[in-house]
Amino acid sequence: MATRSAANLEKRRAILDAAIRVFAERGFNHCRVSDIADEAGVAYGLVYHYFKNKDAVLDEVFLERWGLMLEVIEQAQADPELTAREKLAKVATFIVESYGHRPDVMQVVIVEVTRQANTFGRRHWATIQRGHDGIAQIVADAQARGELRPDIPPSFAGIVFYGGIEQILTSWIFGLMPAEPDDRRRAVEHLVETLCGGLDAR
Amino acid sequence: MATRSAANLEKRRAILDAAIRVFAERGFNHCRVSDIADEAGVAYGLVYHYFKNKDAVLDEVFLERWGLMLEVIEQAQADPELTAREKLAKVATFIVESYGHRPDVMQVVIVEVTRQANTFGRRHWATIQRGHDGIAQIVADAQARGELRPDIPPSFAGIVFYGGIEQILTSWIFGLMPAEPDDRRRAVEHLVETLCGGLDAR
DNA sequence: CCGTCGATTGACCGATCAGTCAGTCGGTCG
DNA sequence: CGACCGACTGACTGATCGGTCAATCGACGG
Repeated sequence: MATRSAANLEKRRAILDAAIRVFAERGFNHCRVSDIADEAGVAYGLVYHYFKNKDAVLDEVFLERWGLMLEVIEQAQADPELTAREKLAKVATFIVESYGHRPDVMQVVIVEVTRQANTFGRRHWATIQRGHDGIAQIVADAQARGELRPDIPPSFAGIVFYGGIEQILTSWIFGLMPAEPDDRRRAVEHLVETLCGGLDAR
Repeated sequence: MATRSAANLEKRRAILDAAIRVFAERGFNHCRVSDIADEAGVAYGLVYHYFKNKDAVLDEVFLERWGLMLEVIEQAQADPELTAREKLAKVATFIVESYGHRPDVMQVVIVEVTRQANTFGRRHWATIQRGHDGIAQIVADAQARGELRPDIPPSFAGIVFYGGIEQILTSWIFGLMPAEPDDRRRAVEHLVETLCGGLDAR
């Protein structure tokens, strides 16, 4: 029975991983459930044995990854040892390294879910919002400590920070910028430096 | 004949405007061509008289708006009278006011085209890129003049700037932030101030 | 008036695809 | 060994929807 359920989980995982690859390559709307089954080397019907429907597969891909991001954001936010810059760098690094490790997952999360104001985006509205709130809280805390200037609304700063990261990932997804390890490290540095230090010459 | 062709253009426009409303409300992938025809008060087949296919309708909605944006960006970039802050504010104001005036158009442009790394996004890759390049050029010029610090790559700064705007619009589209005229003006101010001045306390 | 031609109509066709389901297989337990 | 049960299969169905096209309308010129 333990073997059975372990084998089950492996099959489920195989289907999920196949779905990520297929969604990333052809887009959720332009792939067929049979593509997922073929990619996983599994019969068509088995997808429906493990998942309610096609939407549920995408939901799970998204929630799995976004959940990890939320943990990192909320953990960084609560850490009293870190400066705002360090907290923001930590969050940005996690997202950017998620891309380095699994670009397909991040592409699906961003392109197929986060950015769809209709359909999927709307369904996960609250979960996405939690991430933005966490980042805004990092800014708000730092403002209260006098570390960051108080005249920019934290929610606004959070939106720009997150928007910046998303656009960086999008450039990588499009293949418009290189995304080698060094590029990724520099992207985090530049993002934090731009937002905190500002572009103005000294 | 003049009347005829004017009437033609009006019908075409009516279909295009109907399509914008329908795309914004239900999303390109989840609406039917018959929805567009119904919304325009026109027979199904007439859509195909004026447009090659469903994709072509979306293409035109996108290109029409993005073309205006490109003009503003490239004009601002070339204006020797303006500071970098003024140029960025000009671009941001145009985009933000485009949203104020026609939120549905901007929603379609961003959600249905710009953010689709697959399918549509790929087709308009070069056009989208021209916008990013223009913004990057504004930064590069200012760096050459010593107005902005030289150690952040211009293309990178442009990406963060554009990503910030897009995320602001997305928040408005989701209804997560108010988008009244005052909010819009402040959004531009805060964005430029954040990017140029930086968040660090003085 | 009538012929021409583009605008307009909407029924229809064909392709696609999500989801179903009747059945097979193979391991486990009594 | 046989009954049971859940994993697994994939052909099939029903619905959706993009795109076609033959027919009609109506303005205009001759």
